[in-house]
Amino acid sequence: MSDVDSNAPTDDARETLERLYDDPDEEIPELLDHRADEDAVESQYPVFRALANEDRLRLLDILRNGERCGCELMVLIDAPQSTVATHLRKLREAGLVTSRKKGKWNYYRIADAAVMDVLDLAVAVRED
Amino acid sequence: MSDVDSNAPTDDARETLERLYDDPDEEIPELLDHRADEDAVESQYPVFRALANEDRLRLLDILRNGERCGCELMVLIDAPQSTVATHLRKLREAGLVTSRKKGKWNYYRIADAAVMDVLDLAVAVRED
DNA sequence: CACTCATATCGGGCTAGAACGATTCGTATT
DNA sequence: AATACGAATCGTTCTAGCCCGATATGAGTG
Repeated sequence: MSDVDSNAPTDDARETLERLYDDPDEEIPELLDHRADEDAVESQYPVFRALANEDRLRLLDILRNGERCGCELMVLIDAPQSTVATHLRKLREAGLVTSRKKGKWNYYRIADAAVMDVLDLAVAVRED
Repeated sequence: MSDVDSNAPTDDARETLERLYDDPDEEIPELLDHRADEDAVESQYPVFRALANEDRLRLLDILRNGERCGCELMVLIDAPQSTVATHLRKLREAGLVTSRKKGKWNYYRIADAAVMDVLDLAVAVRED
């Protein structure tokens, strides 16, 4: 299968577009130039996947006030140690938090101010 | 069970905090004042849950260029009609897109500029 | 160097979400 | 009113993610 074929709409979808457009032969190729930017999707997806969990949102909200160690976070969100550790790993892998080891304690903090901006904007979206 | 009891750390968690803090009797109640803001979590969660899907991120990226009808989106992300319709419903329920009916076509657009800001900031987070 | 303890990882049972064909719904169009 | 058609919903199958007890790891301490 060539690139051109793999980009072409299926036959029935094409018929629908031909009914929609005045000049299908010009407008369909023009439409196909406006597909999603895969690079953007690829960088957004891991972030939003990490944010799509209530406990992890709680952890980030707590860390806005400054760094906390794992045992404090465990108490603050009232979850078992293994659960908290897994959430923190996912947040770290997504680049949302960083950690710092001090003795046997591990302190977590928000990685970047952009993280707080994302959280605030999500609230703003709901306030339309 | 009283509110005070339900807020208290379990015994073993409390012992951990007592080893961590110099003055546990003062610092543990202080810690408990810094739990997550449930209202914030409740408004963020539906947004991020809707954003945690590659096809829905593609749809939003496409809609940045302006409104599109369902049949165009179906072609642009190369997915069956029922799949696209379900994604669009979830985006609408999360307040990320709005729709406008014209004849038998349904046109979708991004609900608010804040949505685009969220998408851009997610990219920024990854660029640390 | 054995022991403790905070944290990380593993294992597997469970549930929510994705995918998509089939059907239904609402609006032209004739 | 019968038909066509774009879109929404339903029903089922499949996958990915969550949860958490059990175990491993690794740094401090006696």
